Amino acid sequence: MGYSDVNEKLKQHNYRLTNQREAVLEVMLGNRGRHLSAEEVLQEARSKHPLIGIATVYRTLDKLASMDILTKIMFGDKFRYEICDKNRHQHHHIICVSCGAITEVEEDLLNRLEANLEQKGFQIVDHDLKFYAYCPVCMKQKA
Amino acid sequence: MGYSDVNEKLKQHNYRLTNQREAVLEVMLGNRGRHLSAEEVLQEARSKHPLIGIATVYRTLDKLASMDILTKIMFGDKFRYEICDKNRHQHHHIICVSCGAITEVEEDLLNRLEANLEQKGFQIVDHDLKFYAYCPVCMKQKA
DNA sequence: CTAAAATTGATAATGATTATCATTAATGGC
DNA sequence: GCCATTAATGATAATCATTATCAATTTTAG
Repeated sequence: MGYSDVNEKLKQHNYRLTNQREAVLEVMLGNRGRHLSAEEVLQEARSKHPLIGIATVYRTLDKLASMDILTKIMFGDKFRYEICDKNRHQHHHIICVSCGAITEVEEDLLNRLEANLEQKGFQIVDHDLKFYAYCPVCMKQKA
Repeated sequence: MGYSDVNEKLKQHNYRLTNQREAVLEVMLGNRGRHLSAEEVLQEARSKHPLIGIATVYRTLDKLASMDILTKIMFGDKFRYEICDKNRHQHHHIICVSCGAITEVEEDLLNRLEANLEQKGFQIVDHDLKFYAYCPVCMKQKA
């Protein structure tokens, strides 16, 4: 999802691009591949727009997620957001149970399973796969 | 996980089986295959032990989960618990986006993927797979 | 039976998210 | 540009699930 794709989506939804929203969007675009919480977005957005409030951050993140510019995922106890990349394979997450680092898994073996479920009468809308593991770094420290 | 398996586990952890804990356990054993929230457990447990408090329910559920008698899973915005069935395949969940019904998927295609990740240096501890879908019942209503 | 330890329940605290609402900013028609 | 309407914002209160606290009660071991 590049800058131009984002702009197109914003127009499609005739979305008013205020300074606050732009600040949030820049934070997200500048953190491609990372998974940010609303609080983290707030902190960084304040460097561009010092008076932005947490409510606006939540509203903006949710709105961007509803137009498929961001992905909103629950990690443990809070939601985290990242730029949505439809070109890339659907990806899953490995959460290190020791240090909390989040790694992504590109492989997607779920298509076959989903086809199976659709034959049983479900219409799959989305899926969410998380692995809990010791990451390679923490594995070394254990040894 | 039958009654005797549970009792054995309780002994292994020399777990004091108070009336309150027994009430919670009975609720869970009587709802095999369902996914109950702490609040739901409280309501039903009160029919056996009217004065039990919500804090005790949380404590008991977490303790039972820590000794692998229950499974604790985040659904949407709250935790739900169910009797853990190690004999059965690890199973995943389909959450209907329309009516909220939870169906289970027995198939487990994840072993291969996990083996792959372990070769990359991860040590997988657990995983969590959820599908969001329209269930067969809601599909009919849509048509 | 008694002292130490564990359990309980009421309730306060926490923390993320959402709702409220008055104020401010942007838009469209003129 | 100038209003009137509508949308967006920020401060803050409300919500809700979960966790922590702590005094009172119960259980256990000796």
